[in-house]
Amino acid sequence: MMEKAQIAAVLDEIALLLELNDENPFKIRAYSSGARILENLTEDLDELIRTGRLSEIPGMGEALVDKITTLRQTGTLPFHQKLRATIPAGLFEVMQIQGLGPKKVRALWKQLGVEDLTKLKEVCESGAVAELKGFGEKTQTKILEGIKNRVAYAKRHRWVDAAKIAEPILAGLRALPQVKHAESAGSMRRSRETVGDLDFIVASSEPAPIMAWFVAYPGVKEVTAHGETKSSVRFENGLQADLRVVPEEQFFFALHHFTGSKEHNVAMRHRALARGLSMSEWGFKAVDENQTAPGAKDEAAVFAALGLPWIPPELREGLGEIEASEAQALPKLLELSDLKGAFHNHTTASDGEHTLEEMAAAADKVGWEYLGISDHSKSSFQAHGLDEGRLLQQMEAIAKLNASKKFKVRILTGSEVDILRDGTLDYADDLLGRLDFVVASVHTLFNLDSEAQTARIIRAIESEHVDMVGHVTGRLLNRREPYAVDLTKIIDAAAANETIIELNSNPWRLDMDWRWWRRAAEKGVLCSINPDAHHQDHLDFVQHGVRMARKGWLTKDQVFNTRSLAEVLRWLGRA
DNA sequence: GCCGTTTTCGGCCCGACTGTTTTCAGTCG
Repeated sequence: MMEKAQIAAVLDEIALLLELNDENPFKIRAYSSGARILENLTEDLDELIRTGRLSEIPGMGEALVDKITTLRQTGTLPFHQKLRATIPAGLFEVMQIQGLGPKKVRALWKQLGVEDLTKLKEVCESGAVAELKGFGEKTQTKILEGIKNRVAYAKRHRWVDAAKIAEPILAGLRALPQVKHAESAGSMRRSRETVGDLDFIVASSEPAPIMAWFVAYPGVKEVTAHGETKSSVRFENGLQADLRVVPEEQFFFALHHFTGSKEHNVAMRHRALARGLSMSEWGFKAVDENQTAPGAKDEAAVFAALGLPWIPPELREGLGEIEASEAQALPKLLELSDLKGAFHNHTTASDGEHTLEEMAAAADKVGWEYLGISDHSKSSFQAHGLDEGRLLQQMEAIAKLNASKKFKVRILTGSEVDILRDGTLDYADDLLGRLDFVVASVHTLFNLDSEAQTARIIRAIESEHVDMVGHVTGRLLNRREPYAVDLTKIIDAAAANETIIELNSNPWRLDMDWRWWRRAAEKGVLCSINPDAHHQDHLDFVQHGVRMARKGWLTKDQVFNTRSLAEVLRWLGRA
């Protein structure tokens, strides 16, 4: 028995092995695309296999369904094992080096006996690589650089970290006199939780000075490409940035193209061809040379030419957005201005950096109607969790503060109560019942197996006093994997018990992952965009939660904290 | 390997840049 993510990893590995064997590129693509489909699948895999519906998914043919079924049921695949035996395992790492693809790696392997990074370094240093046909001095030097920096180069960066670098560059580009339009594209524009590299698209008839400005930008550590219309640079932290300058009339095609995703673009091109148009970053070209092809004066026109309403970048992941657009069924996505308050915030009573009053002042500044305070419970002693006495004191302090009318915002009493090992809660029911709201979270025993972890969280969800479940998988981007938990079952339990699932907006967490929200919302589960603030400034984190909710196709109605104070109190049973 | 109101075979998205070449292959997105 193998999990979806592991099966996807095997398919990706098969694709890589096939590449090294110089196989048909389209066969390779079929395996990679199969891996992407699996990763984005939120339905129950066993169910899909049992009912035969797996093969109905476009891109899932007979061979893939067979192999996925075998992997799911036996945990291993003879085809994969056989393929693996033909290729040294060390070549996987060699393939990761910038500038090395299957052809070059194969040449290094067959002609110089390179089977891992150690040997690769050796043959580069000896000068043997430069002697190979198709290689030279520069390639050899670049490979050595690539080996040295491979960890930094391969890393994906949190969206916030990438945005910090991207924003001043974008502002700088827009300030150049030659620049007509400038936008950031790629996964940054699609609001992915992590960003691989930055893509800037600029409209101008005079690219040379823009290119010169870009490659000389402060903080650029290395210029990896410097052409007439395309340049690439790398920053100290390993983040790469690409700049493309195009004529104004092609700008919105280029912007669309480099926003991606790859899967979205493939589907768009497919659709274009069905309408007699070939589509690229340069625009449309009529397949029939006697026909003229439409241009685009904005991005909406690119979609309109294919009979589609504009699709927000966050949705362009090839997960049905084109079909929804065609059916005029795109969601009206949540916006930051829809939020009327927020739950799950900490104060100095536990591990927050600001007092109750300071947090209230910060909420007034944002203009919220309510702010839910939920400090840690007593088991989280590392975070100064509150015992029953201190919690009662805090409730009193909040009542006084609300009565004083010192702040416009209404403070709600709450707790981020620990879910204990067996799924019971860290406070007794009568105390929980006196709070305005309760967030239940796991802070211990991350290594339980999926069954135990899931059962533990579901027991908390079933408690009549728990209003929401906090950071449901515990992941920290680039730092800690999510704990093993069956989100399908969690979502079903949340739906059955009318428990809200939090979208924790701390930029390290962004948990629950955006890929699950459509399913959750379809089942009727409400989302709460929670800042999990430990500092006044952290109330701003909700912007990241909103970005993720948009990626999850959520509308205003599906998000709890878009409701007014009166509605929220009624839902919580406090009015 | 996938797919088909043009096809069950023969297509499958397209272009820039680099480094190695003397006209283009490989890589990347």
